[in-house]
Amino acid sequence: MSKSNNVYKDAYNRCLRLLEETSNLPSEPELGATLGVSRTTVRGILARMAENGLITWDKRDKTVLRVPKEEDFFPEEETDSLSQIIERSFMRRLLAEGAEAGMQINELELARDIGVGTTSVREFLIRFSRFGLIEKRRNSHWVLKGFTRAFALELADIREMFELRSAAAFVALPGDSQVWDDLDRLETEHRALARDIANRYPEFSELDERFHRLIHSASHNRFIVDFYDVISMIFHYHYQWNKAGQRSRNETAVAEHLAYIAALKSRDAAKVEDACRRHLTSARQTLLDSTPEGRQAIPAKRNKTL
Amino acid sequence: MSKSNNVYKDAYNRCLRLLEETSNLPSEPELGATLGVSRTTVRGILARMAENGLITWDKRDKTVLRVPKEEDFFPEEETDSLSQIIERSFMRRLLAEGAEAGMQINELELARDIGVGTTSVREFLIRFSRFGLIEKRRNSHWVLKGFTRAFALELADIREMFELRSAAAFVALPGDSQVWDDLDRLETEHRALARDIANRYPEFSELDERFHRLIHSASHNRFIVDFYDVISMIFHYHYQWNKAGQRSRNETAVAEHLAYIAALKSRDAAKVEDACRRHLTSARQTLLDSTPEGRQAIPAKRNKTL
DNA sequence: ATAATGTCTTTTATCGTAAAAAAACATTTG
DNA sequence: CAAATGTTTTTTTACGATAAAAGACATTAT
Repeated sequence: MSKSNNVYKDAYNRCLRLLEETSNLPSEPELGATLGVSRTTVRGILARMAENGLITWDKRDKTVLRVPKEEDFFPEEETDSLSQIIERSFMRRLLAEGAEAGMQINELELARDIGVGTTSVREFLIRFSRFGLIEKRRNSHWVLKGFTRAFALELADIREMFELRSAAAFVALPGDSQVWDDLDRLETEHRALARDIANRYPEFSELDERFHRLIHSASHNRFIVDFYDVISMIFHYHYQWNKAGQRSRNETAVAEHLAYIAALKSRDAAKVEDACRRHLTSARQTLLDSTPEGRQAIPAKRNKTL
Repeated sequence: MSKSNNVYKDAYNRCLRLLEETSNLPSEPELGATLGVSRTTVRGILARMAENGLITWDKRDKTVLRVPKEEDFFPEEETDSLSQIIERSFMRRLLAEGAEAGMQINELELARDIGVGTTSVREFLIRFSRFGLIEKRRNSHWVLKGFTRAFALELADIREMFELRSAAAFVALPGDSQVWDDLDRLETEHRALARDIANRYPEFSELDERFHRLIHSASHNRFIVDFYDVISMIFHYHYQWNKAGQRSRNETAVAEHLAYIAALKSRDAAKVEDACRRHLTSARQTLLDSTPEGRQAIPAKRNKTL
């Protein structure tokens, strides 16, 4: 079972959706571009679609015969990449009770538990190590440093440093820059979400990420941009498994974002700094609340540094 | 040729040095602790030493018979770990002429050229990717982003942000903290080096790293501390393969460090910031000079931000 | 003659496996 | 009986092999 064909299956599912919208599929290279896969995979998809009576396929002609049914799709769990599977499984352990700092991580055991080869687990751990939650002992095991209060504070500090700098760079961008349009669009989305927050609050997470990534992109610094991956990862799993108070948290955050956006549009550096700091302070508290040691006030000093 | 025994060979060589100083080797666990290897490896070493007539070994008794000769040592190149070999080889290509941004990196080709398995190369590239010089295309090749002027500037910006913050945290540490002793010791070493700079300037590189790591440690932030790995990596290879003007560069840097140390000891935040900025500005210029597009003045704005 | 399709080659992703090294357990010694 | 040695088991490190996926080359159709 050398390698799963999840790329093919996932692309196949996404391609099924395209059938609902057209009566003729485009050329192989074009399809490949839209689906983000190679022509080899595209041809595999087309072959199966023809076989299952979804299309007729003869050279350039790819005519849609029928709309896909539920049973035409591959099951969702077969479309995940191996690294996603490992990541989810690992994060579940990490954020579960009993994941104490100092614990050892055993590659072989992890691999056996998840049912994958050790190589994939190793590669995942190496990639994951840049998040600062685990550490390698040379020629030996990994050590879990834990999702602790200290981690949350260190993360929040860097985030604040980076985002304040990015926000300052943002307002310095010329008026005809693309970012202002992007910001307008995000503002509209925020307002729409705010109007129906009671039902749509779970959508905030994704909007939040897009908003902050836009701001960070203004820094034009790869280390700042890349650092958002750490934040994103932590928040992603955090939101997924810790739903307590989620609605009110998101409601507050949307309001803070709108104030932040208004400040950015005013291009007043002082206002921006204030709005940014305000939002990041409450984000920091949210994160702290979710740590095992959490629910303590923020030491006043921390916010004043920089 | 599943796995090389470089850990054993390296530890063996280091253990030979111990023979020069004592007539009796300590217990197996103690030896393991000093050499940083497991008892399994220690016993392997002892067995070979006994076999080669360097010691007699009977249970607790490990008597030294003779001082090691040149030919007792394993050749140096056999003591390098695979990842070191790959790293060196990769960095040579990276910093050589013709390593243009946008180039593709081929795992298989790299592995064949270096003469190692693909897994090791993959793992190296994943680890290396956090330095921001390469990027992965999903299910496909890596892309070289290049050691460009942009890279150097982005690196220097973050370094400045982090070091200014660390230096500020440093002077806020209580007077009885260990760091002041460490700083005193570093100062002494700097003075000694300065006195004989003409001969000893190549030793600066290592001192430089220890000094900056001490300052960064005061931040108590793992992301700041870890970021120094990026700087360290770049400077390490940079110094190794770009010796032009090295002596004068190091001479300047030593002087800047001494001023910086004096500022830290004064505990005057303004003086510290000034000395720190001054040093980092010249370090930035050194780095810029070494990029292919280098040798241009620093844009004035850059230093004023933050 | 450009862009698509058809075919073949190369590279990546992943596993099983084996040696090196670490770690755990059992036994002896001071 | 605590710490060292002797022995066995487990884990890490690394390779070669193989299916999936990408990419390159050859051919055909508009």
